[in-house]
Amino acid sequence: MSPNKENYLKTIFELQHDHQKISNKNIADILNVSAPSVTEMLTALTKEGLVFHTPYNEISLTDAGLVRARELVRKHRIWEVFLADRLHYAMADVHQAADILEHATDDKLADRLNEFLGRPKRCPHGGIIPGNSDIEDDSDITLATLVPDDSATLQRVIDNHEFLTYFEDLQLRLGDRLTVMKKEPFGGPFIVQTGDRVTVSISEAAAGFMFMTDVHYHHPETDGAEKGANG
Amino acid sequence: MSPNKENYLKTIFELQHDHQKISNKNIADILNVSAPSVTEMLTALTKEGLVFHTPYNEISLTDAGLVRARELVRKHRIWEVFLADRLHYAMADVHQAADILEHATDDKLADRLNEFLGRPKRCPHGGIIPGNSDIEDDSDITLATLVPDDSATLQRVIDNHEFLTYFEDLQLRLGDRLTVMKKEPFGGPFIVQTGDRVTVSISEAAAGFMFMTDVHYHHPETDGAEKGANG
DNA sequence: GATGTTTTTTCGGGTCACCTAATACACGCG
DNA sequence: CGCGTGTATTAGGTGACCCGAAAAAACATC
Repeated sequence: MSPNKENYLKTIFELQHDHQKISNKNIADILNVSAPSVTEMLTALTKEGLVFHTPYNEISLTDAGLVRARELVRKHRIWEVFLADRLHYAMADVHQAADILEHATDDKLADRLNEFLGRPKRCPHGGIIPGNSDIEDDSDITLATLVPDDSATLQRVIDNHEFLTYFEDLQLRLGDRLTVMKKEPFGGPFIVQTGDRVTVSISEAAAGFMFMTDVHYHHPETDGAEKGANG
Repeated sequence: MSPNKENYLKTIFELQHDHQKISNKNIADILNVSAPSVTEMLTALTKEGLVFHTPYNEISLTDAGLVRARELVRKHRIWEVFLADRLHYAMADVHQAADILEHATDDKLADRLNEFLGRPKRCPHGGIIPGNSDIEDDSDITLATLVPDDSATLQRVIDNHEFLTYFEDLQLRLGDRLTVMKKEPFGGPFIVQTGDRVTVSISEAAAGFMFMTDVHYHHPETDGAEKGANG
């Protein structure tokens, strides 16, 4: 399997995982290739039984394609741990390097590296490492969906260079317990407070890239003081 | 620069380094490609100013090509140290993995990895790591050139899977002080003794792959039993 | 120095992954 | 419902890297 084809599989996998529309255009944009290139490759991958593609309609991974994509994500995230923990890469920089290394990694190397790192359960962005964790999937509740007085734990952020550069300035850590203090109107920022009472302002766009777990929703009927929440 | 072209440069570099004939055929054999492919690539590399090639005649690296090749060898050997020291790869197996990783390694990654490993001076086969060592070049005196009563230190071995598999069985270590006890006739094996008096039999072919330093030549005319030296 | 062998190059052709331009289709909107 | 806008596919073509067959040059050997 060529690095090229692997990237198509991984892209489809990640679009699926992030609940985004799996379209020719999305794939083309992410991989920086033209739409015809995508069509052509999808045809090839369909012929190999890795992708299911009906013209003008569905694009999805077959079971075999899913297995391959998961292996790639595993290798990618193991490398990310190495780069961040051992080589002290900035969180925003690990993705790019791992994207190249993952294709130069056979199963033996991935396993040895995994052992060397102590079988980490999550990558530096909080995503699970397939094979190392008993849980199957990441949370898909973003900070952007919370309202004032809700609290939740920051588990994972999107692996995107521009966002991560901004995120590093926020001085938040994965695992921080966050409470939403206020939400400014008209797409204004979220004001959140961390466990140690630090107040941080987060843009709505950024909040949509931050995935939360252990969400504790505020229930207005049990408490008259403040408003609004849901399940 | 594509991984492919890099491999041509590295191959020419290594042939030169090992004092072997730099011919179309040798390159083709090492890279497992056909002779026409080599000619074609040499033409392309010549156009890029990395290689000097005159038809039916000379093949050599330009200064620019030499710089590129040395960088590649540096990355290759840094990875070899990581694989052997940290991931416990067998000596015979590091080469193949490093051959792929080196092309997925930019300068930043190479530098960080180098720091992480403590700026090692030599790779697991004893070759110097360009940039980390003040000495420029490896010894090019092989065990095969020695005669009985000569002694020398095993510094480096050829990075070849088949040889290394054999070499690992010999139980020798880089840095061992070896004394040639006997050389069987008709290309027969060398009988050598290590510092701790272990006797080992080494085929002539294998001896040609073992590079020695601090050679202490036996001089029969100055002393009947055993003596002599050389720089 | 003619002759056979090996090495190198030229030639034509193949594959992979990409492109642009043009065509086909889907989908929302008046 | 038809029509424009955007999206997807087909058609045709490019560059990188590879091949086998055949011609050309170099080399060995007598």
